[in-house]
Amino acid sequence: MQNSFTEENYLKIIHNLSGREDLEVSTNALAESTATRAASVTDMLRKLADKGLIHYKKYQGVRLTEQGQKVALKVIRKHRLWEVFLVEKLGFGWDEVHDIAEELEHIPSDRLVERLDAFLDHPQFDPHGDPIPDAKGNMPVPDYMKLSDIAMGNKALMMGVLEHTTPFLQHLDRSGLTLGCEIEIKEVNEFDKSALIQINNQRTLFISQEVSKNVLVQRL
Amino acid sequence: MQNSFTEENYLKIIHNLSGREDLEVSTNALAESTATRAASVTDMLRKLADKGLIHYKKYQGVRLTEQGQKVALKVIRKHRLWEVFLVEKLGFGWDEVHDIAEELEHIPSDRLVERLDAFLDHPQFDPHGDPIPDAKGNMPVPDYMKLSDIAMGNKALMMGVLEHTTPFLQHLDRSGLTLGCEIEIKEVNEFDKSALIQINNQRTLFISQEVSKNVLVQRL
DNA sequence: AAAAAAATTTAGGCTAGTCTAAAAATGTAT
DNA sequence: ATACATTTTTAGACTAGCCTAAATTTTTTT
Ligand SMILES: [Mn+2]
Ligand SMILES: [Mn+2]
Ligand SMILES: [Mn+2]
Ligand SMILES: [Mn+2]
Repeated sequence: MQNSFTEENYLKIIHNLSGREDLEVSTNALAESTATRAASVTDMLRKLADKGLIHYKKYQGVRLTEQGQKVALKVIRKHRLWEVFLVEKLGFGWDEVHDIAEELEHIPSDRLVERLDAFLDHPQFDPHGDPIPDAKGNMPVPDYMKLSDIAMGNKALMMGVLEHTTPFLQHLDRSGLTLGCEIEIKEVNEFDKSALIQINNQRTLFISQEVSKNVLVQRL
Repeated sequence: MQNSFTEENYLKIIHNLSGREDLEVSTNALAESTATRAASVTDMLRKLADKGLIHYKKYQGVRLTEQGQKVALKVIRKHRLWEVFLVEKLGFGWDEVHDIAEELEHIPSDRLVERLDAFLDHPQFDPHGDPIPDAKGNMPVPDYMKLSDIAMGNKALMMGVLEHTTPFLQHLDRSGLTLGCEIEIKEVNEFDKSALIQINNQRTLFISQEVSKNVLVQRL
């Protein structure tokens, strides 16, 4: 049978919290991410377990089943394809599309997703640098580093972000930090890990660790 | 406050059943169109009336208020714009888009609708020939005739359809009846009102009254 | 190993939207 | 005008998804 809007959101969030290592996800973590209370999460976990979408033993945390993984990846695929559509075709900024995609990701037609994918020329990454699962649910797992983990004197390419909130993305825009830009670490301050960086061999800029911890890069 | 998915569907259906003459809509008619029972409709009508979206007095039928009309037209605008997108940009057939648009019409962002409208070059009509309300809620009311009301010997242009179901639209496709085609009534059979027509001065075709009652035309 | 703290589940309850069955209002036909 | 038929509303109940408060289990500290 069909999964509800709410069930899909739970599966997607379990997937995200579970990470590439497929860690167990706690009831409280889910309550926080879904903006509900732990008691409500427990109810939903029982339901998802009954449907065979998660492995769940009381007090033990949850993990997605094969089938739950498939559903989650499909929702993520739709979310990221719609984000590409909104940015590439409708001209939205990367800071404006998350909430809209949060709704569009639940539109159910498979034909729609596949035609949208073709219309967008089968994009590999969404506007935030996140990889887009293919129709079979395969998703490449690029292993980027956090900008905060790059040592002084090194260069790196900006490949993604860990935060998707509007204020953070707008802050990056104002700083001139966009996907693909080249960043050189000129100085790192010991006491607060703030850094002086140079972008595309041009202007230099101070950034806090708050920022550098949420920017994903590939070392050059 | 925000209107729910369900409330929006009720308002849209009331609008459609109410027609250009703004007739009262009965509880039973709504039950049929929403595929629910009359008792459920009564509950919803009380709620919509409380929100000021409909005029409702017990046992008297309903009509939209100014405000309800606005909401309904916005939903219809979104529905029809998404249908244009699906056909023009994604290559769907006109017989495949109704159900998908039925979901997309409830995505709430105003910015999204206006950007979509611009992306599509501000279309005036949807793939079924229905007019698209503008951002202010103005909708032209073209007064087409039913093909069944055109007399023998006359010619007309096909401008729209009254049925939007997949089987009906596919039947039109197979018959070569598409929006914009020229139709000449060659013969009308007295006993069952079936007709012999000629399309674009080329092939001739027999159609039942079932079909001709659901095709909208403009007399030439 | 017992006590305290934290996490989780259970119990009971709420709203939106639906249902069936019964009651009331309206409309129609003698 | 009265009776019958139809339409609509009310009454009471159900599910999904959420809540608070209390009970239980697990984890951490002493
Ligand atoms: Mn979502
Ligand atoms: Mn994204
Ligand atoms: Mn709808
Ligand atoms: Mn249409």
